[in-house]
Amino acid sequence: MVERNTWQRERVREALGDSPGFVSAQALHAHLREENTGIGLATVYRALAGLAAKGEADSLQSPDGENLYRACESPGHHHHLICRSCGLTVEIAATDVETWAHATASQHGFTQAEHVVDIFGLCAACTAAQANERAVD
Amino acid sequence: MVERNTWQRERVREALGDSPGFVSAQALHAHLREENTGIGLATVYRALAGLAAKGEADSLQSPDGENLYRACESPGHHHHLICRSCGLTVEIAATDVETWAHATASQHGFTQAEHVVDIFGLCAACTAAQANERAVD
DNA sequence: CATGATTTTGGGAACGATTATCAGTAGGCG
DNA sequence: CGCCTACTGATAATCGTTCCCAAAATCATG
Repeated sequence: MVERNTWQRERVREALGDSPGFVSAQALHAHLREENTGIGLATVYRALAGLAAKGEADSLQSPDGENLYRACESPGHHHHLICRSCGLTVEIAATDVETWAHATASQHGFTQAEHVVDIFGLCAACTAAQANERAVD
Repeated sequence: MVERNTWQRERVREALGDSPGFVSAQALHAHLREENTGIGLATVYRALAGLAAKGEADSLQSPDGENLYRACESPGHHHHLICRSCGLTVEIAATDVETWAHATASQHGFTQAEHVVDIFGLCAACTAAQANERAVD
């Protein structure tokens, strides 16, 4: 049961690294298909799940229920600031929040706390873009 | 286009209020079916979406992709501490986190920030239960 | 390099949650 | 009471994700 190296997994890792922000498994699959690879959707899902499990990728749920993945730059635990419009992602350290989360959890007798702390917003560029749209209306 | 009052919506609101923690739309539907009501699944979804839109209910995504709903007790914005095992939910005010979230967002030029801050863990009871299971293994 | 044991792959079927459709039903107002 | 129209509910459709399994590919070994 040794893990084998396949070009498919490499490509997924690669494609993930090329993306500036979070990408959906579907989008990644579509992208890899365009290249030339006849990579299968199931394989992409498996690869992503694997990467996420090994901590080489971050995953989160978008507000509309998709799983998004991103190559994890900072090792260890961190959070994200994500642009709702263009997907731009900023990794943010949140030591205070960590502390707060654990403290709050244990105050209420909770153990094994995992917290979900992500901020969705509009990045500067998209804010400007939206302002223009509004002006046109 | 005036909103009408139907017993279905009442029942949904009621059932939601009876639940101690977050419930999935499916679970709520199943529950209402057991009562006697021939209420439809679509109706439950619609009612929940409506309640959530009017701020009478909170909604969040469980880690496995379901939408969970809960009657909103504290008015205004707040966060949750949710037991992964039994669904027990504690509403927590998180003023500091609010401030932090907005500050962080604007530091990076983001606007219209919405943050997702929820803590999933095991409540005291479930922690104990799990400890027992472990002992049995 | 050939062989074999085993893991991976990939296409499509299966699945579960949610949304759309649409004819029929039933609030609410005159 | 009766009409107008929003609402309901059964079912189909959608969408993301996982499962299944025969075929292909990987890697260690001879």
